[in-house]
Amino acid sequence: MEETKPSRKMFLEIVQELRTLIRNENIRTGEKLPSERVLAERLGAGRSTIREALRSLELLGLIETRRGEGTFLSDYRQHQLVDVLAAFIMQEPKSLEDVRLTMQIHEKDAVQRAAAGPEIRELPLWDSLEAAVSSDRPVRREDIIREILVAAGNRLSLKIWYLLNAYAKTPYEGDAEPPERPVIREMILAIKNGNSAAAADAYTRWAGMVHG
Amino acid sequence: MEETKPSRKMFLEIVQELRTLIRNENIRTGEKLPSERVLAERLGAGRSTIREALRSLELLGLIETRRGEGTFLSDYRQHQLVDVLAAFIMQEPKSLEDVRLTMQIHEKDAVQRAAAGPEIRELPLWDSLEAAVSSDRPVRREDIIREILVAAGNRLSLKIWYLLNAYAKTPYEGDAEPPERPVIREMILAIKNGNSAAAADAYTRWAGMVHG
DNA sequence: CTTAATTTGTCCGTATGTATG
DNA sequence: ACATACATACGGACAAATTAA
Repeated sequence: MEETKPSRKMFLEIVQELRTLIRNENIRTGEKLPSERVLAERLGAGRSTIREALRSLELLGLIETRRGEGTFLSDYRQHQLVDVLAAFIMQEPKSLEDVRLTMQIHEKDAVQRAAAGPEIRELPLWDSLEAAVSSDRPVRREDIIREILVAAGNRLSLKIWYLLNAYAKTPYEGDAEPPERPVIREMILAIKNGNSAAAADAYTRWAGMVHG
Repeated sequence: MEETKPSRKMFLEIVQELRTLIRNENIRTGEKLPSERVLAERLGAGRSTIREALRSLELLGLIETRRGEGTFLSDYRQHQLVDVLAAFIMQEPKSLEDVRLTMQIHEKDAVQRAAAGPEIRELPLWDSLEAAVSSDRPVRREDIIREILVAAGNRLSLKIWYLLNAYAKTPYEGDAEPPERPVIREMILAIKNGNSAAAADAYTRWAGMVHG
């Protein structure tokens, strides 16, 4: 009989142990993980099993492996999973609708939160955003929203939004069209004035313009 | 020279080829895929490489493997990817405050959404919830919130909330104390009346009572 | 009930391409 | 140029679980 795991699949255990290892060793994004052979010895598993776990995380875009160099903790924004998941899942309209709605939940909250606090709504960011949408230069919708989420300061919410955006990758592609610009400008002004309700209202109308 | 692409990683090619194989063979959810050895021969790769691709898809929840039986195409509608991704998101210097705030984002949206749609706010659920908080019996805060999230109908949002709630531990543990009950009742009544703003306001006050 | 065949689970050995010093 | 370290990929071997004869 073995010493520990009567429970699960080995490679899932490895995935879990890799997570705790990354946390304990305090490995940051871009830094290197131990080699496969070292991991095999430390975690008490064969190289094949280690590789299966590593490949799974690679497909998710959580790590990046470079031949001859090693395995590196990747930036979660690397949406390699999108192509794969899109092929398998994207036919499901219900799921996509949930993703879209959930993105809007976080976006709307960020808009409201930005207007609520003086330390956020007095940032110079809003002046530059207003200037951008008031100009004739093309402005990407995604950039505007991301800036607002960053300014709002909830990093967890920002990360969730990143993942959902990579997953859906249609809602806010492209530039803000001329008809949208007055609404966006209204939203920014409401934030600067600290009118949270008006900002949320303008955001809702904008979101309604982008996707029916 | 090879027939296709010597450039990309083999196991990613296998993932791609598995997708076309599933489509061509018209394999439905729950049905069985060819065995690993058969796949290795048909796709011209070693069994280890086939397994790496299969495990990746398994971690994504796209397939399910049962020892001694085989590999089966699973129901991909479950957002299992959120579990894995969330586990890795959380590894960072996570401020518990962000977790708490992000939970409230989803909760508040569910409350507003419930009040917005007639098909939701007319559910018998609200009557039973109102009766529960009006009685003297203990009512768990967590149960109330979960019911509202379920009623709101965004399954992805619910899933994210589950994860955050499990991670934050103790945000809404325990029963709704007597001082909270009038506010909760006010929130429920606002939902039933379709007053989205009042419902959101009552929720905010309730959340402020629970954690300072 | 026993036996055999099939399939996944796991590990090992080997060869090769690639990057670093 | 050479040696080292690492990922890449293949194939073999055996264990464990399931199914069917």
